[in-house]
Amino acid sequence: MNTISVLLVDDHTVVRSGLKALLGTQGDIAVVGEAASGEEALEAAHDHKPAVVLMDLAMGAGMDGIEAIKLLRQWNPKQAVIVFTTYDSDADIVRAVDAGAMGYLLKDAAPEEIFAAVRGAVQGKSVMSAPVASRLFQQLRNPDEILTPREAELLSLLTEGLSNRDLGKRLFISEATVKTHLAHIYAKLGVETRAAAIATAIRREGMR
Amino acid sequence: MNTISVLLVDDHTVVRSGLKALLGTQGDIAVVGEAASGEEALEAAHDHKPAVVLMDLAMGAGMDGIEAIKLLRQWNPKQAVIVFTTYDSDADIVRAVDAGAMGYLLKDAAPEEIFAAVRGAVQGKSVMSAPVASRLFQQLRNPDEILTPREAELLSLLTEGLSNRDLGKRLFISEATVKTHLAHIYAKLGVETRAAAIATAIRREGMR
DNA sequence: ACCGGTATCAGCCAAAAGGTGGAGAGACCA
DNA sequence: TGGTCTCTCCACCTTTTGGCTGATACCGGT
Repeated sequence: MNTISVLLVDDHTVVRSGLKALLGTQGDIAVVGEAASGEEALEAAHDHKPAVVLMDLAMGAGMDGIEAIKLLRQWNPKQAVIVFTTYDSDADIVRAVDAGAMGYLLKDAAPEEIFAAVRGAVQGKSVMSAPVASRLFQQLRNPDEILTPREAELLSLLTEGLSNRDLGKRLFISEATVKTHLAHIYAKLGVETRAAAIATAIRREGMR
Repeated sequence: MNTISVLLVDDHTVVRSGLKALLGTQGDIAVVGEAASGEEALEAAHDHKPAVVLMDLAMGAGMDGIEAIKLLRQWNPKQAVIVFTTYDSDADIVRAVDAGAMGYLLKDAAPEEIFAAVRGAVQGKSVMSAPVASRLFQQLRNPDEILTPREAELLSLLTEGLSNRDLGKRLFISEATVKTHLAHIYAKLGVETRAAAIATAIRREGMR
């Protein structure tokens, strides 16, 4: 059996070290590189040609994980990428899958889960943590609750505490349009006020 | 030189594994136990009598880290505890220090920082990551910005998206009083709208 | 006994937000 | 071509929020 080469991308030294230790116990998996940022990840992928990239989404400054995934797959469309992150926000999951992620693991995943995901990824199988999968299914079941791109954009700005007027200025639309979008967002999120919408957005959609 | 015994408490297997690997490279530090929850931590501390406990604050279900620190120090007032967490929310920092934490590290800390914190802790020195320290200083410099207990209570409910009327009902006070408290909260947080207050509360104060 | 901080309440007014209903333009797909 | 989705905009009205000023009451420390 061929050994599977893996590149670790995470800005936390501790996490990289932990993954390396865990993956090192498996004879068929070898960590061939580490990166602490999206930029480093691209470079390392180019140098080491890993079979699988294990990537965190939130990485301090600079390029975020999603962007890195897109660029990785642009440069090598067959590159297998597994997201390995702390959060299971709806928005992140969708964006990661869109960007071409093969799997989506949470950091509290059991080691066996991680091994399985890595092995599956090289065979084109996608593996995701249970909470992640259930969120995806929930979205498929309730397509009415999916925000349109424009609505998502507005919601994101909303979480910064802007007024309707400011939202309009920022998006180059009238206040009337802002109110229309907001009404739709409230309905989809199942809330009645902007306050609740912000709370829901930050907590559930992971818009921080 | 005596070796320093350390107990790791974190619900993420990967993080425990990473800490173990990093600490293992230091001759004077030995990991004597691991725990994935507050409950396990108390048991393990009782069994192994570690010199230092490295503890995450957010631990899925059950007892949280703060509670665990309090109990640990109740049972052994000299127990050195270092918080090792992802976030640097003001509220968490204050609560952890109150509970008796000797240090406060963020998960993106460099390995050397972690080693120094462990060694310092056994000598009664407290070590904290730079962002954490700066937040503490900021609070000391601006005591005017500290919320009163009542205000904090109200802010916490605010993040659930309640209206002024509902806040009044929930706290058994008039709407007028709610408005007074809110005005004070806005001033202290440096915001002008409830939307911004909620965003600030959830992001900065860690009220999730 | 006085003072500062906290918590409670009131009234007034302007601004912001929310609810309702309607409508036109462009994209995309069957 | 017709239907659906999305984005845009408008008017009218009610409710909510925020800014301001001022007031009473309790507690704790000096």
